[in-house]
Amino acid sequence: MDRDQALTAFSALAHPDRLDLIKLLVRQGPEGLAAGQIGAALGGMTASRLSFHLAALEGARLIMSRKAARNVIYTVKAEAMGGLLSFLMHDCCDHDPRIMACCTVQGAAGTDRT
Amino acid sequence: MDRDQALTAFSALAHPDRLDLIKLLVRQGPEGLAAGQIGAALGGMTASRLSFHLAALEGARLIMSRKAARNVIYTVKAEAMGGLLSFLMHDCCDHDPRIMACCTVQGAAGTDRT
DNA sequence: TCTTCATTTCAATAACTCATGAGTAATTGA
DNA sequence: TCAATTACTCATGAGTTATTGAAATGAAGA
Repeated sequence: MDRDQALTAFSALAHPDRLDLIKLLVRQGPEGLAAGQIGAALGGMTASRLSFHLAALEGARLIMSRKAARNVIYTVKAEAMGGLLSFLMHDCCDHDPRIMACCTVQGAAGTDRT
Repeated sequence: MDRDQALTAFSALAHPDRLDLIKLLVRQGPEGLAAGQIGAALGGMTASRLSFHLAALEGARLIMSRKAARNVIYTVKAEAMGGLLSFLMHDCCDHDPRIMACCTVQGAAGTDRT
């Protein structure tokens, strides 16, 4: 993930609806979810608004879509989300141990309280 | 870090100048850097523009400032950056292994090619 | 006190983002 | 082919963010 992509991704994530979209789609995994179901899951936002935000996320390459019959199924791009995390940790935060300490991922100990 | 704070942080990072600012300040560590030096390091952007972007980052609580003589010293808040990473990994990406695989931090191997 | 330097605030303008509603396109089943 | 369903695109207007130069603030030293 390069700088411009990361900027677009940050911009895409900086909206409550889109953050909810990502969270929802991450939980759906590779199966994904149809636009209509997404709209229903998010409390019935208008179709155009949903479409607008999905387009923003797809433009940022954080999600992708495929057609299935008359539905459009959206899935999160795991490697893009991972790439963004990677950019933030390596490119941006320069592996700074003071920063990395806050987000111990691996088998590590107990500071994992969010 | 809660959702609103994360949203503000994403928004703050979604600008090239501010991303450069964060990168610069991370590399400075706890010592920080005076506003004037920051401006010089970033190729002489106008003072008001710099001040605007620093204020955005400070408003997002990603950096903080202290006065020293006639200078204002800015430092990155390591726990805020860590909190953002943590939010992204845990809250937002739900520890999804497909995502976490992309950002192996520790001694790990080579998929780190963006 | 007066001057100088570092930084912020202000006002004006330009550019962008978001929500909404209307309209379009593709698919399905009768 | 027709009507219904699903989802997308477009145009508009309101609101927000970004940029600039000039003016204001506040500390330090002569």
